[in-house]
Amino acid sequence: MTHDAGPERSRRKSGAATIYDVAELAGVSPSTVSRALSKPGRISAATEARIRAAAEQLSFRINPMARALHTGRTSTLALVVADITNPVVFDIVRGAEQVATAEGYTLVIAESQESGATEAAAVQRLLPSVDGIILATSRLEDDAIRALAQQKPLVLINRAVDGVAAILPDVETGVAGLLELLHDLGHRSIAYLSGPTTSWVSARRWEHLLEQTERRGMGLVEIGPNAPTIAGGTEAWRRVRAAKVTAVVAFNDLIAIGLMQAMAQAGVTVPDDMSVAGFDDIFGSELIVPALTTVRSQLELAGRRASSHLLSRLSGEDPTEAELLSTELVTRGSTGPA
Amino acid sequence: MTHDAGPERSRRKSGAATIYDVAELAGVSPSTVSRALSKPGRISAATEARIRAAAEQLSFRINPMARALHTGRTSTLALVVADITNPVVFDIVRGAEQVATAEGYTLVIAESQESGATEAAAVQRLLPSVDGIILATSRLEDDAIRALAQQKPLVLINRAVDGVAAILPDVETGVAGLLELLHDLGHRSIAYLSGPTTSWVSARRWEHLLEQTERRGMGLVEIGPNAPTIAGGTEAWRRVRAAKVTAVVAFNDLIAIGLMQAMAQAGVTVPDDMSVAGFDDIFGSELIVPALTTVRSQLELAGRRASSHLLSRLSGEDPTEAELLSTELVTRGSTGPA
DNA sequence: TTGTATGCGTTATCAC
DNA sequence: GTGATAACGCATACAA
Repeated sequence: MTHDAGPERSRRKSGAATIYDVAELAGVSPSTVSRALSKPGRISAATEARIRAAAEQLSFRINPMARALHTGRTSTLALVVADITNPVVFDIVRGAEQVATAEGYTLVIAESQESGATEAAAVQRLLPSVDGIILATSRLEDDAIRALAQQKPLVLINRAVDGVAAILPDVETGVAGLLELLHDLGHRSIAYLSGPTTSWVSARRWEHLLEQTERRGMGLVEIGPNAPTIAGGTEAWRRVRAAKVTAVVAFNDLIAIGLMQAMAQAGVTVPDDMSVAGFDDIFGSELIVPALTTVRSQLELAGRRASSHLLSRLSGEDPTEAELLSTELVTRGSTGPA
Repeated sequence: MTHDAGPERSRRKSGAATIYDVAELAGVSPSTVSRALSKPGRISAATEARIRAAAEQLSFRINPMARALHTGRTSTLALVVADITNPVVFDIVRGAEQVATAEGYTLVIAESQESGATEAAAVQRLLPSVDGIILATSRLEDDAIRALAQQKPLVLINRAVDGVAAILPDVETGVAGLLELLHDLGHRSIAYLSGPTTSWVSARRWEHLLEQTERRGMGLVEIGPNAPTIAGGTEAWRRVRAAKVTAVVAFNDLIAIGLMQAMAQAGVTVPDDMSVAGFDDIFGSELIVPALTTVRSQLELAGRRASSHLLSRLSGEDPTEAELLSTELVTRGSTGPA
């Protein structure tokens, strides 16, 4: 009778198997199944084996939502980026995704399209369903970020906010190396093509540029803000030409490439007529002619570290709040004697 | 008393507000709150307003896990790609993300690293927590894909499997245009640098290449398989040189670029000594010198269509199973007279 | 070691 | 139109 009447709680519809199904097949209670699957070892080896076999047979997959509802943990990390098609973020995404996946976490991704409002909306939408948040090149205000950081573990990439964990590039040494190069090449008058006003990194680069040029007795002008895109660089050309400088440092490689395209169009030769350098060393920077001198950041590593940071906090550790990633000057053909 | 004793079920800990909190504040029952928030209109305007005000005041956010547990719908889409850093997938990701977000869905992303096993694992992990799946350039076997498609709404990008929905590039016209160009330039002997053996698109391109060259009386050899990367192209150079052809068509732009780098290294001039063409028109293809002739695919559109397809199926519609996206020949400097 | 009972926050079914 | 109540699948406190 009892084994013929069928399961009291068999799976109806086409739904997936639950721990109840597994429990029945293994001849144990659901809670035992739960234990066997979540904390192995705290159960007799024999029954655990039976349960695993049953789970396998029913191709049981734990329901993440049900688990999350109870535990409050979703095993999901959110990554919010300004612009998915910006080569800079590819590597960040990859690094973050790899570490997350390796640790059994899922990465959800959202794009703010360089807009603080869009970013805020995305974060609000994701907030309830993730365990932690990575904000890459955030366009949010400091206060907004601090408020978020109080609700969930949060880590910034390329942005520093007091009291909030961050993975940052070592801007200073990168800028120093670049300026030493330009100085040695005889450049005494430089233009900086800045990024968006909301870009923390752009502001830092500017500050260090200012400091270094001062120390070396070089002239420096800021031209911007510019959209951090190829178009942004192209559009800046007229102002660059008017500035009468011998070298241009762009906020990023995209802007540098756009500028070089406009210069080529105008018959200006790089680096003979003017030197150009960028930041990031994106895919494409060594493809362009002349190849672009740039300060390479460790983007994939930044993504990895961001995920790692969150994961260690989620497991109760207390990782260092700020992490500085070294940068490296990559000298190529776009810089030459003044 | 009753309004002083405090809520029977106030939110403990730091947890977010629930519909119970809102219900209490608005003086209604939880089920009324649920109705007011999920299906507006089916409730008296006055109480709905009160509820909305209360929800606002408590900054109530619905708990997606709790909802999902009951409804079985997660409002999440999964996108699995072979290689996140491949420029081809950037646009796919962006398109898919934008449509998903616009419709209130979240996009989770996973990388298979060109491995069928990794891809299978990723899909299995994501399966229980998403409403639909996008497989971009899948490395899975046909049967595995069909099996998945039976469990959840699934759509393929750049891959065709009988009975499974797919967004595909119109390979034929792209290849035809490219071969017409090469033929007109006098090329009669062509090499195809194929992609991975598991690439459906590579196989299709080869087939159409074969058909078209036959029709035009041109010679064609296949060199491959090659990794769909710059390194893959570079490594293929020796075999290309040995093949004594006047033009090379690469499976994708990455391979074409790698090949051109190796050729430059070897002192071979493009297009004078040999013409080169690719597929995809990725970022970087117009940066390289000479700029790459290529067949452009509408990648972002493919991503958009994939999300749209899934969303319409999820809302009960029955969209067309296969969608063909037109391709466009972009003629640049890497192709010239034989 | 294993089973029982309960709750996580929401939606849906059924009354009123 | 609105309010009880059960149920979604899992994890845990407690009991055995």
